[in-house]
Amino acid sequence: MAAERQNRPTIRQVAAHAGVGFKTVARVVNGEPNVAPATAAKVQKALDELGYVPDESAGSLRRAGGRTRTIGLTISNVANPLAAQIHGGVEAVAMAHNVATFAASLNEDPEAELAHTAAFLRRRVDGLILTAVAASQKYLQRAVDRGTPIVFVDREPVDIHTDRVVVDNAGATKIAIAHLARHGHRRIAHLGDLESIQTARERRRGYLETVRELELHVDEDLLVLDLPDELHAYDATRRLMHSPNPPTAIHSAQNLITIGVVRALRDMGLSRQVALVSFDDIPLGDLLEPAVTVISHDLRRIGQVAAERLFARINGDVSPPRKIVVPTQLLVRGSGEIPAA
Amino acid sequence: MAAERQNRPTIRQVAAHAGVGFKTVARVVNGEPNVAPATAAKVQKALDELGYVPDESAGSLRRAGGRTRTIGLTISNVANPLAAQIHGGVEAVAMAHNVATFAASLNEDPEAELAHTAAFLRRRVDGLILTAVAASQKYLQRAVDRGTPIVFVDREPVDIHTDRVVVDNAGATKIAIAHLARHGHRRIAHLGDLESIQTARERRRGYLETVRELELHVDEDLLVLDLPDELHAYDATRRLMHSPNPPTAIHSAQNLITIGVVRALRDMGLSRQVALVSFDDIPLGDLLEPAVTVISHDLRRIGQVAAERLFARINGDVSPPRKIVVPTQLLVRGSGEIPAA
DNA sequence: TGCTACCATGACACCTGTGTCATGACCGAT
DNA sequence: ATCGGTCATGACACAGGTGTCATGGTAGCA
Repeated sequence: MAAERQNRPTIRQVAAHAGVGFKTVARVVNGEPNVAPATAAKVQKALDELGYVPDESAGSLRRAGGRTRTIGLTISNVANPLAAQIHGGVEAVAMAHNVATFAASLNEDPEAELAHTAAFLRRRVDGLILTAVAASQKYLQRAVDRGTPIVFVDREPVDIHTDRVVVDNAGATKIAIAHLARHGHRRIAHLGDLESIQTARERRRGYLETVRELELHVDEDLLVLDLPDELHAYDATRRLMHSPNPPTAIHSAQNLITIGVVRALRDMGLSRQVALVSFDDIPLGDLLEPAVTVISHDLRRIGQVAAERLFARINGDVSPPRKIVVPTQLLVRGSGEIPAA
Repeated sequence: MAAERQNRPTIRQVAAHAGVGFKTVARVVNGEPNVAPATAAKVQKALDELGYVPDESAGSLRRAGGRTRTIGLTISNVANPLAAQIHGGVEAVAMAHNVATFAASLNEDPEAELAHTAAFLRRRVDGLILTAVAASQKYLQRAVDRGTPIVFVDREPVDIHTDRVVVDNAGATKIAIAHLARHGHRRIAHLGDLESIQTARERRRGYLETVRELELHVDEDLLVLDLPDELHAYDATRRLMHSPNPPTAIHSAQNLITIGVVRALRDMGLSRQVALVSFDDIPLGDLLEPAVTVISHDLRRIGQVAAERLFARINGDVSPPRKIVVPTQLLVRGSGEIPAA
């Protein structure tokens, strides 16, 4: 007795079952006016009996404006805690608008960016929230011209002028370095993320400008860039501290780098000697010993604000593209207040 | 000079531009055979000039099997690091199959489960990967009968018989408790998650059975259930340790609960006196002092396995529903090896 | 040269809804 | 009784693709 794969009923089958025209069924399903109560009841009964489930995509084919009630989201990685917070913020707003969210991870791969945005566009999403990974986002201009709004999050896009929600990376780095300098540090190292990432370049710029402004020790060895992951950060830290003229403080410019630095300092027994300020908060950063002083930013809020901007555009806002800067915060916890030897 | 919102060209417009029938364009777009090279070149030129982007949903309307190349995923919360790992695993497999993923958070809300699955079904997803939150999943039987495969992750569903990917919660808890007993503990507390969650009940069962089997101290006060979040776990731990007869070891049965326990023990200066084993790994758990001994499970793998199962079903696998148990691992790090006073 | 097979191509029905419009019933007003 | 207006309903084109089939041209082969 193989479970017969009963097919999903169409609106016409429901209509036949209820003995009405299919347009009347559509009226009941969508709550449109001008249906006699008796007819509505009859239709409702047929609806329940057959278990009708309308087909959204077939509907949006003809619907005015062609809204699909979906949006696309690309972030560095859905499993990355920081990126996941952006996702959470976007999702909350999308859910409130009764819109479903496609999520995709990029893993810093420019080709993934192209592939995923193309896939979203083929699905006729109502809008996109993107993290720019490729060298240029010019290829999205056509989509924008055709009416698909785009909001960029976390990083500034290149060759395209749309809304974006970012933090002041250079400015916040300046605060971090100044904080270390205030505790007497003159030799401050900067461990940076991949230079292909716009925010990494901004943070580097903030570091270099502050070093110059405050007349701190300038030393090429103190500037370590292009660290792709935690492990490289770990190794770099060990090398740095073993060098003839090691820094007395470290600015680690991304969450995974910070974790590598923390592990290295710990393994070398230097956690309480070398000051550390992290750009990006890290999980349980306040429970480590010493607790890690960080530049924190509300990523959930970035997601929320971006989504709100996107829905404003979807609903017809044609004001000039806006750059929204979400504030950062220096969380003083201990590691950043270790004085210079 | 308002930027004229140029509309997306349809396949017929491309055909007219190339001077061929629209079916020929479809052939080129989909790489179907039987197109003369010269014609193909002509069509390709029109495609490029107009920037044609096919409409996936319109296509799947008529396509054999009606595949939409989308799947739906519900997890506790996209911003929860553990759930996000499941998401990552699912996404990787889906991407390999060239399928887009709708992700939605439930936040333990049964109504959200109903709402999101209904929305996914209206969008005609090819399959669902769900975390059961509602008291019964019977309402999904119809969808399964109609050919939408469903794989449950993390928790066993109720009133429905489908594939599921889980861990042996009771068994792993048994290992955790036995581990503590081996270090001399007889008064072991169990701090559990919401009782509405199936895995929480299983973990509680594992605790109680092991306490009985090993003839450990039985005390109602040692069993703290229904903790909804970190804060309640924190308070519960403080109360527990202030009670006249406090435990010498704690089993915290979920990641957020563990964090609350760690904070409480730390604030009370008991981190090095009271043994602790956590169900679920926590971020940086190995960097805390003492490092936290945990029952760890590979959540990314759960997501991967579930997605592979789902795609097997989508591709016609009609074997009986399977229950796949992903192994757990006791990671010995320090906190679980503190001996009984 | 005549016939068949296959290739290239287009015509057209179809998928499942939405949007528009025509139709007939009924109602109060004249 | 006649008329304009509103309401309930259904007929039907249409959205943008896919699937099927018919048609004409041509290459292979006797």
